[in-house]
Amino acid sequence: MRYANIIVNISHENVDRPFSYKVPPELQENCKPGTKVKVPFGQGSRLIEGYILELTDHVDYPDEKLKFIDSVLISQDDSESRLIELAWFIKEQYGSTMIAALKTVLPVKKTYRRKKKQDSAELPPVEDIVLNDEQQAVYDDFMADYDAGKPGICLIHGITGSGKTEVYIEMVRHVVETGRQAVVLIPEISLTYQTVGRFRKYFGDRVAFMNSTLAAGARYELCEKARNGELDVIIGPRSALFTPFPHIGIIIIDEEHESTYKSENVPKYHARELAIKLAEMHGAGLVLGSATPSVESYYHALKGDYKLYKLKNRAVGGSLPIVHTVDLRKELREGNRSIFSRKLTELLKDRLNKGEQAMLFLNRRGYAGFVSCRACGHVMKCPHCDVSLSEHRNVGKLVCHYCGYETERPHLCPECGSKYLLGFRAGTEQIEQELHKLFPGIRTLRMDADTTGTKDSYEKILSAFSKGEADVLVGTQMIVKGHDYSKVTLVGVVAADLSLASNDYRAGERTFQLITQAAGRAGRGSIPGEVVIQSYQPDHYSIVHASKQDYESFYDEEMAYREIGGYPPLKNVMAVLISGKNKQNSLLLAQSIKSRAEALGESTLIIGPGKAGIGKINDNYRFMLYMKNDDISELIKIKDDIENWLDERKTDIGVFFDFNPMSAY
DNA sequence: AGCACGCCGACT
DNA sequence: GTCGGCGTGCTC
Repeated sequence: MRYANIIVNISHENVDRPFSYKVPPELQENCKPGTKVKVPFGQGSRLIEGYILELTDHVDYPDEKLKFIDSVLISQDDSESRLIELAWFIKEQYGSTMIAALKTVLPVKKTYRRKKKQDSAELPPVEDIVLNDEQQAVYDDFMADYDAGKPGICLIHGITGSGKTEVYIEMVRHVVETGRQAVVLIPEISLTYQTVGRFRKYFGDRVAFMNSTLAAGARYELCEKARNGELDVIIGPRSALFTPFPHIGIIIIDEEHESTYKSENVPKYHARELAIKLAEMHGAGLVLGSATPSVESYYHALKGDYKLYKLKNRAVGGSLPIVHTVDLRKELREGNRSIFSRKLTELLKDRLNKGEQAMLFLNRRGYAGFVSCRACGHVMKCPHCDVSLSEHRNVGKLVCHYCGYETERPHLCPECGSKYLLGFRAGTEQIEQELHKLFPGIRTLRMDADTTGTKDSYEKILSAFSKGEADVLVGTQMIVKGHDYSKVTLVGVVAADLSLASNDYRAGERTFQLITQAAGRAGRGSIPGEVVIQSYQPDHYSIVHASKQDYESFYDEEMAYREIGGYPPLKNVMAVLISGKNKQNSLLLAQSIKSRAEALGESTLIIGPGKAGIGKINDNYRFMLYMKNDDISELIKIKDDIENWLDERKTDIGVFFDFNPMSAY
């Protein structure tokens, strides 16, 4: 008799373990690891869904109590057993239940097969890619390891326009020639069709693009093709990692620093971490690429865990932009109270006269109503956490969303005594209005969350701009990605410190990335570009180093900060969100959780409870705890203990966990 | 999570 | 006397 160990589709700790079932002889053919089945469960033997983890010949359980598998829902091939191993890793690394991990990893339900639409990807013999010396050196070194049968992990730190995509394509081409498959991850933004198009040119219908909007049926079809060897390359967002390829040879993560690689839903896995595991399982190489690598990846590269390659020159020609940093405090002192500095105004005027284009960029992300001095640039910060305090206007207080520290909002700057201690307020709309006031007749386009509501509005705005239908594009961080605009010769970062003052530890890193990427938009054509960075803290290391495009110096200072604060990659952080209708009870529960965690060991540093950045959502009050430890398994242990304890108490207050969060709560 | 078994209050 | 409350415990 064959037996199957099955995880049932019930997301609860008590049943998050394998249950053994007998495999009926007639279903034996179809039962493999990863197979979705229906099994009788519980006293009433009600039929529920589950996944087969493994098959065995023997079980340690009284035979008469064993039930038979009822039916097979989706039968799988052997490649799924590797995905099950990946699911175990997710369960352990992110503390999720096995069933939740399986659901993220295994393909969706089967639907009706649509008529095969022949892909019109003809191959118009394409010209060979000629790598320059820098690119070739990267390729040679990495592929030598691959050919020697010991593929490794590398980080390609290549400036904007250094031609990382060409290197990827050549690497993938080689891997495909050896009969293995490639997974190419791109951040989840629609702007990446360019990359897809380029891969299409070389791999024709042997490459598929996975999209988050892809219907379940189409997604299943892709999985089938991958399994059957009809595909060599998959390009897609983080979930493309779960394509059931028989033998992956290389995984590429482009723009590896992007926060979209971390899942917002449970299990909150990071694609980079899963890719490392998956590459190890397949004996595949892993390539991380970015112009502004994440601090985590660079740390591992310097430690020698990854090989570090640098691409320092623009492959496509065009020179690096000239960067001007403007001190907005000085502007104010000299009587300019507009949101545009004199330098930016002057350059905008110049571009309008010449008929060239400009982009104005407002990095609002992570913005949390901070208070800063317009005269000296001083930002009101928490004395305990070194993050900026958020202004709560209605009560006239400044609050730390990490530890709960509160203080009266001062009226004068504690540093210089100026009365210009103000909460920062600026929107893309105001910038647009200001432009029209300053330059009557100017043609502007605006791109932010408001104007990109509909599906293709994103592409529409960008293509309108690239066709020259506007002089200036005003937008939030979404404008800094992708497209090359040869006519853009001026980029203005309106308030560089905006993202700096967000209340989480990644603020410095994010600011550096955004400014560097924005600056990279200028002057990619034949005309050299200029960049104006406006800031109230032009001496902040993120801004100083971004303006010089100096990643290494930024990294050194950022790591010093991470070391003092005890943040990743040096320590692991577990964010605990406690959210409930009753404010007092929620806070009390947060405090109990803290004392429980404290009792579990002294190696964990616990901060909070403090009010969350967004203190109330849907009438639910939100409090945060942050727990830090060198060892992530200690944090998972605390999480498991708290979950069991909460289960006994049957509270209706929600408690949510996030490891090494990418943004503030 | 669901569902059954189990031991105490107010009902035809 | 019994119908039903939901506390406790198990599910291959």
